Amino acid sequence: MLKGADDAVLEQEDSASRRGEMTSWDINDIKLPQDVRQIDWFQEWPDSYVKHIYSSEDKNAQRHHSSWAMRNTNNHNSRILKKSCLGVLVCSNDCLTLDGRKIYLRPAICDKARQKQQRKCCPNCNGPLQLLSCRGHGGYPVTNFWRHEGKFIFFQSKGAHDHPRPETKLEAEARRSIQKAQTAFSPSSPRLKRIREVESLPGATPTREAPLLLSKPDAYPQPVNFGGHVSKSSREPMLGSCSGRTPFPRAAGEDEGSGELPTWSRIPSLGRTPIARRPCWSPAIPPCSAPSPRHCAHPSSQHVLPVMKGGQGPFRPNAGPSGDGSPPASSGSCLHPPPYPAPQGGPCPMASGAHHHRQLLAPPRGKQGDGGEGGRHMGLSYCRDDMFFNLYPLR
DNA sequence: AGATGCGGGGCGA
DNA sequence: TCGCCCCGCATCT
Repeated sequence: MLKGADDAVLEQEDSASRRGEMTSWDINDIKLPQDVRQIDWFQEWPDSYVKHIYSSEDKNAQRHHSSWAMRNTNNHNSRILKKSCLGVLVCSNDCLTLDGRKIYLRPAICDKARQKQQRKCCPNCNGPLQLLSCRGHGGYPVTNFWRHEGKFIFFQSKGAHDHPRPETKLEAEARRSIQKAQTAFSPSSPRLKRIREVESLPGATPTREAPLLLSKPDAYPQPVNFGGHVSKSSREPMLGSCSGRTPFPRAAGEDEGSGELPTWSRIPSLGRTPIARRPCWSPAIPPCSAPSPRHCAHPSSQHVLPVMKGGQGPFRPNAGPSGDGSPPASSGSCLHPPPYPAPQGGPCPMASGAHHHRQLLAPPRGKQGDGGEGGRHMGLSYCRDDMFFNLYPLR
């Protein structure tokens, strides 16, 4: 009969009404839609004024995850969790790695950890790091709201990020673990001293530097000019006492007075600038021990990202620059081969921003990854061990 | 150690 | 009053 066609029409209308249903609510509404029939896949990079309804089973939604560095903000409403964006940590030298990447580090969420982090130096050029504050919501940081209602988790984002994307949480964690490994082999480390002694012997070769986990600005769609220069005027005060060496002269201050500023640095200064209220950290900062810029990461051998689940990860490919994606038609049970050659020495995908759009679920910690999200995965430790031995080959 | 969540409280519009 | 922020604390990984 015509039932099929009718159904199709009805389905379309239904879908349209669902769309309306999906966007007609506000996170502050007393009552949120309860007859939601279509839930969204978790969005890793929510941007602009978007709303999503996730399943309460969604682990990432449960944890209020975001690949933006979002910190908890007290809105004095225990029913609605509010988070605001911390921006991105950039190199004040605007340096580029050998493979043309910019430094977009993920600000630590913890205040103290962030202070510590800002006292450190650019892992690429040893220059000072600067926090690019997010001011994408009327001069204030972009805010994300989470609200659990019954079987759903409602998400709403307010504001459009006016800065590049930082590393993902996983990349930042991986980088930290690498830095820890480096610390273990720091100049003061007895083991490294011994290695150095051996290296100082005729014929010895220097050890390799640890990899950098950097974002590649053009690896995924960025807001206009996000891959461009960083406006000093939009930055936090420079922190730390880094050498500020600029192994890449082009990047060292060329942006001053040159041409167009990136859109995210052209935010008109408001009467009230949140940045001004933030503290200035002590200038008395110990010299850093960042690696030499001459040993930048190599894209094919040293960018390492912990492997997450295969094609079943809850982070779906983003459809556009805003990070919005459409719910897929199926759960995608197949494992997609990586779109890049496997890195040397192991199955770990690289941490390059080039693969942000394929970001998958974090490795299960504790109970995470059980149940509906179950699937094969390789533990972070596997990758870390693997890369550790790649970085520090035992001789 | 760091991420995360909660709550108290200050400040400015 | 509202929105934003800082801070301390507790819990978890």
